[in-house]
Amino acid sequence: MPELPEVQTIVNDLQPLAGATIQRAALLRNDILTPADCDFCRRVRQQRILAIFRRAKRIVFALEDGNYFYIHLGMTGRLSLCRAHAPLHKHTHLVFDFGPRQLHFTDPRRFGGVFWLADQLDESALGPEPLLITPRQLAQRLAGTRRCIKAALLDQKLIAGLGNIYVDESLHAAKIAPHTPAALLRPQQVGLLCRSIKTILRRALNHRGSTFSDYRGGNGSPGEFQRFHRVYGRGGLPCHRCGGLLVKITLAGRGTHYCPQCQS
DNA sequence: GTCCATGTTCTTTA
DNA sequence: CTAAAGAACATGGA
Repeated sequence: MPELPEVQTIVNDLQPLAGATIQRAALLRNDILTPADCDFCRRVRQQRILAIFRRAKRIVFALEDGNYFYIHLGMTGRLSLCRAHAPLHKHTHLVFDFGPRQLHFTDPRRFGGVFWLADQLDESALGPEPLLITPRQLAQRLAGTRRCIKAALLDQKLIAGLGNIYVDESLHAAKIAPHTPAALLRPQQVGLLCRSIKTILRRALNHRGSTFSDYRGGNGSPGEFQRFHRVYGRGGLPCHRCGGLLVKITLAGRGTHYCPQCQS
């Protein structure tokens, strides 16, 4: 569900909470917490939030005592800033009290969760940020895998923050077929791909991300970028660039949308 | 009932 | 041993 543009939009919407103190946290079920025995509610109580920022698809909270935790939204997670004592959604699992307002973490499928980091940001499972990566950096990382480009770009350790929508959109923009072996891309193609990823992500950010089913911003409003998708969700429809029919296949275990005529 | 879904991680296979 | 492919996770909507 939420990929980089959606997560960044939520982080932007949550900035009013930077500097606020968590008066109380209530965990409504324990299986969304990692590690399960970290005594989360007690450790965040009465802590001021110094900053809320995004790293990959993680929403990181920096606390005044030097500890960090992050929330990952999985496929269906939401963070909603609401007034105090707002009614709880059926799948709300964590509530932060900030006096006049509350922050609710809601996630029906529970692929997301809350991760206690203690005093270190753990970067070990994360590749470079897509908006910061250089063409050389991307080329070097793609050269080291035998997978197809679609699978490579979904790997958070190779590049961190892209998901199924923006990989398909970026590959279409760069005219690269998703089943192309990543290591066989020519430097010029990698350069175009690198630019395409950044252009697509920036445009999506300008439209508050894509709402396909579940995603909402931190203020509850949906994204609008889905109206500008060129391939995702458009299997069987004509390609906006060449008029050929777009197809949907399964690749890397995911629905994959592309134009056989102009992506090669 | 079936299949599918913006994600990650664990297990199995090569 | 490592890398890659597959299954699993849990819920809801078409």
